[in-house]
Amino acid sequence: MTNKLNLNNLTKSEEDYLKALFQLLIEDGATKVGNNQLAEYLKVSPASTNNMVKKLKTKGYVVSEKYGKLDLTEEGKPIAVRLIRKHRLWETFLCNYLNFTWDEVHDVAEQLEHIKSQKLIDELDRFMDFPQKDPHGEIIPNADGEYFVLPKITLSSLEEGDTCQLVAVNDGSVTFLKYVSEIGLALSSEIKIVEIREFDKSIRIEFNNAIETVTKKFADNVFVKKLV
Amino acid sequence: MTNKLNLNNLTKSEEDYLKALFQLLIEDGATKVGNNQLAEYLKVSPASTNNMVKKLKTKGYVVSEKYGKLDLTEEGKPIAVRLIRKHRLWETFLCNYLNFTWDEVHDVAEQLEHIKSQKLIDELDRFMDFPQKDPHGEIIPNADGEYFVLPKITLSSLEEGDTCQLVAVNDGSVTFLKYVSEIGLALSSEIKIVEIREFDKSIRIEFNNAIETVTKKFADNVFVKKLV
DNA sequence: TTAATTTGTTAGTCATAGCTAACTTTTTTA
DNA sequence: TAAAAAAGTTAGCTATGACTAACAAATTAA
Ligand SMILES: [Mn+2]
Ligand SMILES: [Mn+2]
Ligand SMILES: [Mn+2]
Ligand SMILES: [Mn+2]
Repeated sequence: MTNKLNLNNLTKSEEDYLKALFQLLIEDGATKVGNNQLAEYLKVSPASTNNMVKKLKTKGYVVSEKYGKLDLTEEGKPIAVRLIRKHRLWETFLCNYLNFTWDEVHDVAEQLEHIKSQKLIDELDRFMDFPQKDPHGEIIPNADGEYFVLPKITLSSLEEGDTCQLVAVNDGSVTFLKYVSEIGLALSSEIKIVEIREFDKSIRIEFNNAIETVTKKFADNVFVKKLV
Repeated sequence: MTNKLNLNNLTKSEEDYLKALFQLLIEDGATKVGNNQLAEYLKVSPASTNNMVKKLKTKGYVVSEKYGKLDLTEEGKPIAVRLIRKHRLWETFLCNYLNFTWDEVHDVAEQLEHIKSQKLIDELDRFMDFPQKDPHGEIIPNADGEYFVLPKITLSSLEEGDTCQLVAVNDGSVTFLKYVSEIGLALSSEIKIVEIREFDKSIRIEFNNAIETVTKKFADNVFVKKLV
C-alpha cells in the first residue's frame, strides 16, 4: 500500500550514508547509532555527516531528535537493503564468473552497487541462478527485499576444545582476506580451538590437519557456526 | 616511452567530455570541432564546455587556441578509446547474457563505462570470448586500444536498385531502435532500394520478402555495406 | 554536583560542475 | 566592407558534498 514506486533518484553519497547507517543499526547489532559513529564508519567528518543526516531527514529516510540518536524510517530501510543486495550480487558475479578473488571484489562492488537499473540487477540474479550467499559468506537479500541477518558468532568467542565451521568473514580488509586464504582457511572449513593463551589471548586452531596460531584480532573477523 | 601508467583519476564528467570530443572528431568524421558543437552534443551550456575544456587542456588531454577548434592529444585519445571499449563491452554483455534488447543497453552502459577497474573489463572481455562487435554493429576496440572505424555508409546514400546489408545502427535513440526491430530489420539484414520518391526523399525498401517505406531521417541512421 | 570529556551542531570555506547573462572575437552575409 | 550572425569567453551565480574551527549540549568522572 505504502509501496510507492521508488524513483531511486538518490545520489551515490545519499545511498552510501543510508547503507552505512543500516549496517551499523542492523548488521553490527548496535542498539543506537550516533552522528559521530556514522562519521567514523564512513571516514568523513562529523560535520559532513550532520549535514547529510539533515538532508536525509527532510527526505524522510532518517529520523532523529536534535542531539539524539539516528534511525532509519520504513522508507529508508529498503533502500539500504537494495544496495546490500546489489553489492553482494556483484561480488558474487566477480568471483564466480570473472576470476576475481574474494579480497578483490569489495572495492569494485562499492562502485557497481550504485548503477541504477532494476533490470540489470534482477537479470544478474537470474543469470547466476539466484545465489544465496556472497563470496564472504553473507546472505544476499532477495528481490522482495527480505533481509536475513547471519548470526555473527566470532571465532574469538569460542572456548578451548570447541569445534566450529567457518561461515563468513569480514570483507572489509584486503590484507585480512589474503591472510585467511594464505593459511588455507575458506568458507566451510572446520576449525577446532586447541588452546587460548591467557597472556595475549592468541588462539591455537586446528584445521586441515594442521595447527596455526592466530591473534584475537584475527579471530574477531572470522564468523563461525559452533558444531556439537 | 611516453606511456606513463595511467592512474585513471579522471571524474565521470572529464571522461564524458573526452569521449564526446573523440566521437565528434573520429566517429562522426568532423574535420574540426568547436566548443559550442561539443556543448550541444553533451547537452550542456557552451560556458560549461568552455570551462571543462580549459581544465582538460591544463591536464594535457586537449589542445586548442583561444577562439580556435578543439583537438585531443595523444594522451587524450586512448582515454576516449578505453571508454568506448568499456561502453561496447558492457552493451554486449547486457544483450548476450542479461536479456536486454538493443534499445535498452545504451543508458546502462553509460553508467557502467565509468566503473574503474582494469581487471573488470579485461575479464568481462575474456568471459564473452573477445567479441568483435557490439549489439548495434559497432566495432569494439581491443585491449591494446586499437580503434577501427566502421565505414559509415548510410542507407540514405544509396540509389534505386542498389542492394546492401545492414551492418550497424545509430544507438542514440530508443524509439529509433525499437522501430528498426518492429519492422523486422536486424544486423545482417539484406535490403534492396526499390524506389526513392522525389517529393519527400522517402525510400521504399525490400527485405525479408516484404516492402516498407521509410523516411530519409530513418535511413540516415542505418549503416550498410553495399552489395555487388 | 561540579568539572572534564565526549558528542553533536553551526558557521564558513573549498572544489566540482552545472547554469544565465553579458561580452568579445570570428565568420558570414548583404 | 560594414553590419549581422554565430561562436567562443568571462563573470557571477547555484547545488552538492567535502573540510576545519568554534561552539553547545549531553554524558561521564572526579
Ligand atoms: Mn563487500
Ligand atoms: Mn557504496
Ligand atoms: Mn551505446
Ligand atoms: Mn558516460
